[in-house]
Amino acid sequence: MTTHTLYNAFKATVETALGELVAEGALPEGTSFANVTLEPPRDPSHGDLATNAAMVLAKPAKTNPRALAELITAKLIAHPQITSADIAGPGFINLRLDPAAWLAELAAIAELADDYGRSAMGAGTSVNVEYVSANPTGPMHMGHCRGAVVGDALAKLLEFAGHEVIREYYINDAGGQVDVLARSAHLRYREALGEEIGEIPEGLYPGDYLKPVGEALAREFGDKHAAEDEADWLPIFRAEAVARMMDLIKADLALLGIHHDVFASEAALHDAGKPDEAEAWLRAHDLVYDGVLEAPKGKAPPEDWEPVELPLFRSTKYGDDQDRPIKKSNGAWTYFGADLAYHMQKASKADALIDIWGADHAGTVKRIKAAVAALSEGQGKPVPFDVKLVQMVQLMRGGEPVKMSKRSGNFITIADMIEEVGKDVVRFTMLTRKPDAQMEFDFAKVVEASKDNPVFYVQYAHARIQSTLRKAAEADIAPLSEALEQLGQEELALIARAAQFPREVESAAKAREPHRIAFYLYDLAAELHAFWNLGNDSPQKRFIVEQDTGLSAARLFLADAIGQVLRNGLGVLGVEAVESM
RNA sequence: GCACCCGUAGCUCAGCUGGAUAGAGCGUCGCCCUCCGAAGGCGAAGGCCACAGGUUCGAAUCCUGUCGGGUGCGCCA
Repeated sequence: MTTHTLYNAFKATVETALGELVAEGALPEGTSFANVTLEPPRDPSHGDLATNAAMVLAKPAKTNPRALAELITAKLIAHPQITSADIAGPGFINLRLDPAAWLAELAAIAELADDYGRSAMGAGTSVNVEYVSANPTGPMHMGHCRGAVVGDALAKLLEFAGHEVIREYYINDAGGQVDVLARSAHLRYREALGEEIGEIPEGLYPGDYLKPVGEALAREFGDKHAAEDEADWLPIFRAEAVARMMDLIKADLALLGIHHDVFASEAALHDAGKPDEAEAWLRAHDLVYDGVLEAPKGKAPPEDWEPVELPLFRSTKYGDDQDRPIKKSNGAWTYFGADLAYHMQKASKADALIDIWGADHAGTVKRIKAAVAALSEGQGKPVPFDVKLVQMVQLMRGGEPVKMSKRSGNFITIADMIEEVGKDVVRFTMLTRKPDAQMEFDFAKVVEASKDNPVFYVQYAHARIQSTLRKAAEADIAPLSEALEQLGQEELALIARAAQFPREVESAAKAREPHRIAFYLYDLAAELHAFWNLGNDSPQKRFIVEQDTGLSAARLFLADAIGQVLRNGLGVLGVEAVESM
């Protein structure tokens, strides 16, 4: 499959013209066209497409931009679908296209349907996207939500752009917090057996979600483990509790429409001896050594600081502030030590890695990037690795912050939120801000049915189209591509916006920024609403025009195509396109 | 003390990885239906893109510094 985009087609035309200039000696042999762009100009009065070719290449051509532009336009104007090529400003070349080019794009949307916008850009490369990876100690809460949605939309986007995508979840089932979980579950287990447990002690998880776990364990084991020593029941309760927490989390994720391909267990990684392998390799390459860390320099320097010799990874060699321990003084692996081995594994199975993390982990980005760089480069297969940080979400209700109590274990869960506002609203809203900026999520605003609410605005555009198509079907008018040349300037503007979709997909995928698709859809919806409103003043501009089934059929064909693009875009975001509001 | 992120209209935010006169929603002001397409649309006002330098044909975007806001900073996870 080749990537279809009108922009790529005309970009190729420009490059062909430039190639001819190279052959003729106007440009030096081997000139790179990498910085040449072809874009819709910001101001539509400048034309349909604009290229910076003359400005970028003037220097290698040893001439001035406008003179080079003359040469390029002379070539471009020969193209049958380019009606004018004007030189403007510092050397931009503005192109106007024959309406037939836009109408052909419209037909392409109809023909490609669900595949319109799909790209071959990523063909042949696999990307591992690790997201959510919430600790298996309770249900998902708001802190996880944004990363989950952004990661999932990114996975969908990369797939749409042609990559093979592996969706991965790293289960932190080996650390101390899992012991806490197991003890908390054991307490609830005794409670379920009829024991009076009183208040949950400090240091254990107080949440009610552990009650059903205790009950289930009571049914499974009877009182077998009630009076045992902790050492005997702890391993059993760890495994049982983690498994049940993962069921909870998977159920929450399913509510968001999220399904991972791989659930990687940290405990399994240890059992397989992967951290030892990584350490051996790193020591052999002098990237791990035994050393002593300096005392931390925080505002409140710890009093119990004691210098200890630990195995340290040379992350300073890759720009980190400090070398980082991979093992604790008691010989156990640090989180980082295991994580390093984990990323090494992932890197061996994909061409690129992306992690989605909460911004509170920003401080550990350098060390893990250092580790991946060291391991993958050292082993002869450098793997591009991105860590995308997702900022906190402040929950609001009618302008007031929503209060949450950690002590009682009562917090807003993802399940609560979805029940209140719906999956689509949650997903879309989380994508209407670039991820590295903090955002507010106001329960009152996101369900508002007005243009102040982008979710509604985009859904409404699609619903309008669908209702029009239903109405046309009742009147026995079908969308047809036969008389598209009747479409005028306003319709062509709408098509031009729709035609940007494949471009938008490619640039968003390249930048790993799914939110761009959300903003694009908003723009497309605005264009649709504007066109729709022309019909208020003059019935001749409506999609269905009385007494003119030919024009109606053509306009309906357009409407259908716009609806298709909205659906495809919403699909990338994992948001449903509704039929009516 | 150090590191990372951020600073764009009164408010909430975009800005296509360096392009032309910096955009949208809300709010303000003025218009468009006596519901057959107003859950919408059109227009106006509103900006030293925090500040100062630098890089080049060209900077909100890249580099350096300053100021201001947020986050994080032990062998935790």
